[in-house]
Amino acid sequence: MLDVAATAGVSVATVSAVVNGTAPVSSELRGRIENAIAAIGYKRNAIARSLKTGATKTIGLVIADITNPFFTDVVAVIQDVLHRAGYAVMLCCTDEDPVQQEEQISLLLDRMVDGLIIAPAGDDHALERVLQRAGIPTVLIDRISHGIAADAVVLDNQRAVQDAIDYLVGLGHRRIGYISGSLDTSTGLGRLTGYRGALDNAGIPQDDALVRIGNFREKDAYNAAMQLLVMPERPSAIFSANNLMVIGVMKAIRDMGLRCPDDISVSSFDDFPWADVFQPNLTTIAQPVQAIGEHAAQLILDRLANRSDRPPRQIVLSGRLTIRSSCRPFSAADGG
Amino acid sequence: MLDVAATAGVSVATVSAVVNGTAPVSSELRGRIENAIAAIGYKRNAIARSLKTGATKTIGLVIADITNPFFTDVVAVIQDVLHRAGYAVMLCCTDEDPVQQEEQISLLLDRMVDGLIIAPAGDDHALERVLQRAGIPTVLIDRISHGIAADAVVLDNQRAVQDAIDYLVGLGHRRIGYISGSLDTSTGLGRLTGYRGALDNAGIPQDDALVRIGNFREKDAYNAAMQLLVMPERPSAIFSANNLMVIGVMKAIRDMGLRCPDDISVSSFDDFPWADVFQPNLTTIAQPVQAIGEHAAQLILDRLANRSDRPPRQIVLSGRLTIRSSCRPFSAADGG
DNA sequence: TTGTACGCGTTATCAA
DNA sequence: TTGATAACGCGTACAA
Repeated sequence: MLDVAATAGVSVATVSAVVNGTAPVSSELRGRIENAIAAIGYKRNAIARSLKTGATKTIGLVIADITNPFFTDVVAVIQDVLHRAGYAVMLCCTDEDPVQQEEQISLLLDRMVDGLIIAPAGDDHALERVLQRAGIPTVLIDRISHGIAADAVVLDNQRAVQDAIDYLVGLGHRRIGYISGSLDTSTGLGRLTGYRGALDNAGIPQDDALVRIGNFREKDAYNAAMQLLVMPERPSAIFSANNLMVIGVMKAIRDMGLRCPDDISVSSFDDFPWADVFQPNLTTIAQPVQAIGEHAAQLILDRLANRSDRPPRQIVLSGRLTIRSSCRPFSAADGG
Repeated sequence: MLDVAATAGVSVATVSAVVNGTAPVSSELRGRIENAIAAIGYKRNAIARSLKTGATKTIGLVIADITNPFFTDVVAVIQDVLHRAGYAVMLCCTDEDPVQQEEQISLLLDRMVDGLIIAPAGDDHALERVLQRAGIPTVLIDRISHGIAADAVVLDNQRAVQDAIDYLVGLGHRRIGYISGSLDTSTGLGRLTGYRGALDNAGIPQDDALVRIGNFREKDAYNAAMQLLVMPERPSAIFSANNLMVIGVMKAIRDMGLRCPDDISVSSFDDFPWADVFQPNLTTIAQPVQAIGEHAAQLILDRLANRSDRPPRQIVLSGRLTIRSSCRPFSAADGG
C-alpha cells in the first residue's frame, strides 16, 4: 500500500480511502491510484486489516465427521451462504471426541474467527466454559448442549423417530430393535425418547435388551446389531439412529446370512442420495439439510451484524419419513 | 501481552521469550510470567503473530465438491495430518467451476494461507497465472493441470480403467457404454484413454456413440446414460468414470425398467463404503484415499519446511479393481 | 479533499 | 539474561 501510494504520488490514507470506499476522493486521484494498484498488482493484506479492525471475516465450523453425508450436505449449504456474505469458513472435525473438540475450537479461537457454528460432541461442560470464555457469536446445529444459551437449529428428533416407529408398529412389528447414538448427545437422547414414546403409545412393553448403543458409528453399530440378531427371539425390525450406523446394521444382517426386508425390516435416521436405487431401498427419516444450513448461516450472520444481546433463538425443524421398501408387514405367524 | 508484562513487572520482550521459548530466561522471571499469564488468562494473538512472522500456519484446501465421498475421505486424512503438524486448514469448494475456483483461491490468498492443496477444476490457464502470482507452495491432487509445475499426487487413471474394461471384455462384453467426466480434466482424459486402450487391445472397434459426457455429476450422467439406454442396440455394460455419476446411471437404468446386472452390467470409478451391502454390489475401482491424503499433506509440509526450489515431485498411485456382483458374463446370444 | 501520525499485538534486533 | 524499540501493513482520528 505504501508502494501504491508512492507510485500514485499520494498518501496511504488516500489509497485506503479508495480501496475501502470509506471517504470521497477526487476522480483524478482515484484514477491514478487505481492505475497504480493494477500496475503493482497490489492486494490488501487481510492479516494487517484484521489486526486493526479486530475482525477476520472468517467463521469456524466444527462438526463430528466430514465423512458423514448429513454433515457434508449441511456444510455445503453453510459455506455457500457464508461465502456469498464475504466470509471464509474454517472446517474442523472432532471425530465425536470432546477432547479433540476442545482442541479444534481452541485452534479456531487462536485464529480469531468472528463466529462459531458447532455440532457439539458430547454434553460436556468443558464446551460451555470454552464458549463462555470465547465470547463470540456461536450457533449450535444438530445437537444442543444443555446449559449453553446460544442460537441453535435442531430437529424435532423425538417426533421424527416416533413417526418411524409408528410406521413399523402399523406394519405389525412388536419386537423392534433400536441402535442408539451416544446418549451424551441431545440427538441420541431425543431419538431414543421418540422410540420409547411410540412403544408406550402402542402399548408395547419396553425391553431394554432391544436397545443397543452404537455411538453413531458403523463399527459399534455392527456389534450392536449382532447382539440383537443372535437373541433367541430376535427382533423383526431394527431402527438405526443415524446413517453411518445403518451401514453397520446391514453388514451384520448380511454376515448373519439374513436378508432385508425378507427376514428383517430396517429403517434409519438420515437419508441417502442413492437410497432409492440400491436394494433394499431404505425407509429413512430425511433431514431438511438445506434449511438447516441456511438457518445456521443466517443466525450467525444476524449475530455478527447486530451486536445486540437479544435472547438466543432456537429453530426447530421437522424430519420427513420417507417410506421405501426396506420394511415388510409382519405377523406373529411369520416366526422369527 | 502488555498486561502480562505489566503484572509480572517485566518487559514484553521477556514475556515473548518465555511464551515462544525463543531465548533463555531465568527461572524466577519465568515463574512470575507464567503466573501472570494464568492470572490474566492471556492467549497469544495469532493475527498479530502472523503479521509479524509472515506465516499463518494455515493451509488452503480446494476441492470440487464436499458432497463427494472420495473428496471427503481425502480431506479427512489431510486435515488429520496437517492438524497434527500444527496447521489449520481452510476448505473451499469450486463446484467444478473455474470461475468459483478462482474466487475461492483468491479468498484463501487474501487470508495469507501458507500453502495450497488443490484438486483443479478445468484445465484453465487462469489457474496457472493465479498460482504463479501467489508464489506459495502448492500441491495438486487428483487432477493435474498441464503447464503447472507443482508437486502432485495423482492416480494412474488410464491403467485403472483399462483393468476394469479388460474385466468387462473378459466377461464377453463388446458394446460397453462409457460415461465420461469432463475432458477438461486430466482424470476425465486419462480415464477415457484407458477405456479406448482396452478396446483397442481387445480388437473392439471404437464407437463414439457409446461415449457420453457426464461431467462428473449425477444429473448429467443420468441424461448421458439415458441416451445410451435408448439406443437401438444398447450396450450390455456401462462404465462410469466416477462415483457421483454411477448413481445417475443406476437411476436411468431403473427408470428404463431395466435391472442390473440381469439386463445390463455396471462398473465405476471410486468405491463406496456401503458397496458390498446394498444391491447390486458395485464392481468399482477403489482409490487409495488414505495414501493420497498422506502424500499430499507430506508434500506440502516438505515444501513449507525446505524453501529449497527443488523440482516438483509427482506421485502416481494405483487404483484397485474391486470385483463384486454388478457385472455379468455376456454372450451375443443374450440379445440386447 | 488530502496528508500525518499513531496504534493494533507480536517478534526480532540490538544494546545494556 | 534482560529491556527498549523498530518494524509488520493497515485503518483512522485529526489536522491541514
